[in-house]
Amino acid sequence: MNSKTNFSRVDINDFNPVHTFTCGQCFRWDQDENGTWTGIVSGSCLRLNWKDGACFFYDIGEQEFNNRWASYFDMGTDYGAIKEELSRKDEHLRRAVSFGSGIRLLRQDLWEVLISFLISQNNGMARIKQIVHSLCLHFGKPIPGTCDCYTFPDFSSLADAPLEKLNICRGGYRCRYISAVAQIFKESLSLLDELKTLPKQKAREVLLSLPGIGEKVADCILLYSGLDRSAFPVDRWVKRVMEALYFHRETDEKSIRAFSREYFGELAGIAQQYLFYYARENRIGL
DNA sequence: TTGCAGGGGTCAA
DNA sequence: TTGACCCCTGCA
Repeated sequence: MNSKTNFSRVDINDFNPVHTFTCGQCFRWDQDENGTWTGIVSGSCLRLNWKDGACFFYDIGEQEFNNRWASYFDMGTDYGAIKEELSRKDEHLRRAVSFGSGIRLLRQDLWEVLISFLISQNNGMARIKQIVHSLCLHFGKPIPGTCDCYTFPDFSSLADAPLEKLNICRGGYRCRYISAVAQIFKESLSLLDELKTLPKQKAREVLLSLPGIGEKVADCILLYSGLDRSAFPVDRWVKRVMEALYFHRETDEKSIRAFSREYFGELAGIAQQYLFYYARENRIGL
C-alpha cells in the first residue's frame, strides 16, 4: 500500500460534490466528519476534498484523472452551456438549475446502476445505500490497500448465491429480482455489452423485459449509466414537482414522460435531475 | 413504547 | 386499476 498521501488539484467545472453525490444518482459516495468524500467506483476507492470551489483528489494526479476518471465525471459535457440552455426554458427550471448548479451526471457502471436501481424501488435513499453497501460487503471483493472498501459484486457472485444468503442484505422481495436478473446475465454473458450498443429504445425494451425492472427503473438505468441522457425517470418526487410546476393537476406518469421528452428534448434527463434534487430538498408538491 | 403510514415501483390478477 | 410485496424510518 502506498502510505504517502498526495493531493492533486483537479479543475472540474460546474461541480459541487454535495449536489452531485447526494442528488440521488449514486449510492456509494459518503462524506466523513472532516468533509472528505470517499467513493467506490469501478473497483477503486476515490477520495476527494472540495474547498472554495476547488477539487483535491487523494493519490490521483491530474494525468491519471484525465486518463481514468474524466469519463466517470462526464468531463466531455459542458454543463455551463446546458445550464444556460435549460435556464432559458422557464422560471421553474431556472430556479431548479440554480439550486443544484453543482450537479454533474456521472457515467456509472451499467451493471452497478442496474442492480442499484432495482433495489431502489419502493425504498428511501438511506435504505438503498444500506442494502447496496451490504451487498458489496457480502458478495463483492475487498479492494487492496483499503480498510473496508469492497467492489460491487459481479453477476456470477450474485447469481450463485442462494436466495436465503442474498437476503442477508435485507433487500426484502427485491432480492428475488436481483437473483433472477443476475442469473440471466450469467447465462448470457454478452448481454451487458449488447445493451451498450443497442439503439436507446431497443435497450429500454430489453431492460423492461427483465424481472423487477419497470418504466421508472429502466429510465434510471439508461440515464445514470450514460446510455441515454434524454431518459426521464418519473418517480414520486418528479411526479409531484411536475404536477406542481407544470400541470397544476394530477397527471399520470406516462403523460409526464411524454411531455418532458418533448419539452426538454435531448436534455430531458439532466433537467430531470435538477428538478428531482430541487423538489426533494425543498419538499415541493407535498 | 407502540402502531401506522409511506418510501426514487413492479407485478399479477 | 388495484393490492401485495419486504423491511425500514419517521412521526404521533
